[in-house]
Amino acid sequence: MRNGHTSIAAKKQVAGRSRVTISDVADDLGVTKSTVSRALNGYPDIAEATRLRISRAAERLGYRPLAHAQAIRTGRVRSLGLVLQIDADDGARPFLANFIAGVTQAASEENWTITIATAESEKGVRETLSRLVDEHKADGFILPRTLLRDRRVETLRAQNIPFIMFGRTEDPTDCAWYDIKGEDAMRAATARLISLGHTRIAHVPGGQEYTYSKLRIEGYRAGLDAAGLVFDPDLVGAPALTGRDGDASVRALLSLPEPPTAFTFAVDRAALGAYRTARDLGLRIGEDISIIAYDGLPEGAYADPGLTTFAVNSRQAGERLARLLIKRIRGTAPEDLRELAPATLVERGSDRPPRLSSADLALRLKTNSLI
Amino acid sequence: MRNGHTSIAAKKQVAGRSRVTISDVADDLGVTKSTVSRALNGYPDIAEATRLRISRAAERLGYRPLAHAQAIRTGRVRSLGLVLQIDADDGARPFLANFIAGVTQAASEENWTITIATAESEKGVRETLSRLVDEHKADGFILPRTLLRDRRVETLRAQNIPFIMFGRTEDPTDCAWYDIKGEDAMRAATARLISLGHTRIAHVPGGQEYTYSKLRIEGYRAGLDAAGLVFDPDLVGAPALTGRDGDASVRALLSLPEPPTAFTFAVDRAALGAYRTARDLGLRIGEDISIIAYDGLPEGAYADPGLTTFAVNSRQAGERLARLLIKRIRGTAPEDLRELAPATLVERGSDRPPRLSSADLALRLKTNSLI
DNA sequence: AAAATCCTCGAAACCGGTTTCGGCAAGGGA
DNA sequence: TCCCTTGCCGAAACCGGTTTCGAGGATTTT
Repeated sequence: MRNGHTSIAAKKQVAGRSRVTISDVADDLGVTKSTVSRALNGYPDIAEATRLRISRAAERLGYRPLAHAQAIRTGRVRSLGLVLQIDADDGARPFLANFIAGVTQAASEENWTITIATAESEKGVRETLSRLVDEHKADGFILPRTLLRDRRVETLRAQNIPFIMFGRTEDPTDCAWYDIKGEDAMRAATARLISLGHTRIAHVPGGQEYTYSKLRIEGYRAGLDAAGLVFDPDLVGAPALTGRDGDASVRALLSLPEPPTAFTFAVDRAALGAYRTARDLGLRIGEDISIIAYDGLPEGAYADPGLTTFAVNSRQAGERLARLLIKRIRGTAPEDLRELAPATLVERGSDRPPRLSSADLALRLKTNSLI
Repeated sequence: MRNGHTSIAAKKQVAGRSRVTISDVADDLGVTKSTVSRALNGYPDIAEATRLRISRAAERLGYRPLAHAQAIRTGRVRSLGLVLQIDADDGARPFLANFIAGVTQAASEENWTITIATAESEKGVRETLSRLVDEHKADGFILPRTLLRDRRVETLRAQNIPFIMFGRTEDPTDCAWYDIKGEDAMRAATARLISLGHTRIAHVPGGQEYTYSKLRIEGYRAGLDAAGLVFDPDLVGAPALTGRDGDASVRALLSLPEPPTAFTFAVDRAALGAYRTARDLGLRIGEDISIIAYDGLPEGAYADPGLTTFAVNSRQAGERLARLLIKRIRGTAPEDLRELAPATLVERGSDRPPRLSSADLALRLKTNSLI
């Protein structure tokens, strides 16, 4: 009997024709599909014996519920949304692969998937986000690169759509987040340079609109404070996210009357720009000037000398973000979904004790420029 | 009258309560939802005037059909699948962001989305692929990094699931693809080194199981043939995908009795390993030995001297792949969906005329090793 | 022993769409 | 004028699930 029924389902599958549906499972056992559905979804009004028979049959027949068929009734598509902003100069994101790997790993353990979209501008991101929301392509969203005042957050919050931020924001109301303690990293970087003997230490911040940028400046400042050094606003350079801007920012800082002998950078890419500055000005990194940055880009290992930096574990970040978001979607309050993780120091060769004092460095620069 | 109806729909929306459905549109106009559906989907049995009224009303009410609700009847979820293999040593894929940007751009122009998953092994990729197929999370798949004999292809082909390869494969039956002409690039690289005056030119291939690897070796060989140089199997090094392996492969080649003065690499990462070799052996790249690679990684620009390489436009690749796959899903025959694009040379400093002959280089290496 | 309660499951409605089928009215041909 | 098309749309079934409701039998309570 059971075999007779089974062969029908089997035939369906072999024919490549339509899939095994919930009705096939129901027919195979002689129950109704409503019973199968409730059994598989853990409703309490199904006898344990029945539940067992059903789940075994489902397994045997290879039944897989169709997420989008479930979604039409439940409103859940079991998918996490991720909208990336990819500008021309920022296309290279080496961590992205790891980040995505983390997200998808966590997601697929719960049998969720992730829906990705991209846009080129901030406005484009919001529009894309709206489209995904309208078409309900995802049950919730991961928001990377959060701004101090983030309009994505405002939109989603207003529509009551679950989301989690990778980063923090100014107004944390109803926000869940995961973030790396960039402020701690910058404090540690500054402390480290001080312990190496530097006293004129600059900071090249990231984009002002980003929350992390503000936090990292605060960390830098905290590092100075802890050592009793006074914070000099002149030593906070122009914001830089790219090599080109980093180069410019460093040049400006070096042309101060009392130039810094060490630099902290909010982002690696800006720090890599300093290598060009150094080459052009005849300085040697790790000797004439020291630098410590943040991100952990692989490029940093290829620079000469290698870039000392605080690396973030993007894979772990993706994983945690996915898990937190799923919890959020399932109803946990956002206040209970906030996590911070540390960045880890990768020591390479770009930070060493100063060979020149600030004054000597200034002199040296003047001399070099005359050649 | 119309306003009366409209306000009901509007109220639904304002309340944040359920969305605007096809029935709302139908009610607003006093027609049935079947008419609305057919009007919006271009069925021929709807009067032009009616179609216009309906599409205007849909627009006005902000109606967006739910892709997953449509899917349950049509079997199309309007999503492209992408399963990435992310191994530990290969996590850094700088092109990934651009690639994804290309895919999503093309996809969203047609109002499709992309569903991404990752796995860590070849087997894991196939399992993940199966899961996505079983749950019908995507209507078709993009297969990156194709192998000469690719089991993903065999599976999908057998189940008659639309797919497109990024790369080619041994048995092209029923396969659509987009690929970069790596063979042409390697031929050009070899020809370029020959025209600079090199005569002992090595090639460090990629993973043997990959199709591109075989093609690039062929290109290298074609470059030699074109100049009348004989192909020496000893000058094809050990396969290398990472810096470490590239380093080892180059060392072995340099220890030949007649070492090569120039190297072509199937992949940039292996070529970057040669910088370490050179440093260790006291050689100067671009002077004592020349190298040309392939991929266009941004790291290459930070190496000293910069790595000359053939760059692939990953964004364009993603875009084309998405468009071709959508066509495939809509029914175009795979034979009509095959495209090749060229890689473009990025000239930096790693390839120059030889300063030493092969014999002199051998001598020099022996001397250096004695120090 | 009768009544109330509990456990378990079937029946049917429902989710938001698509698609088939048939009917009605207008138009064309004989 | 009558019949046959044709054009256009409504009615209803359908897709693959979930969820509500209620009925029947078994158990427990009184």
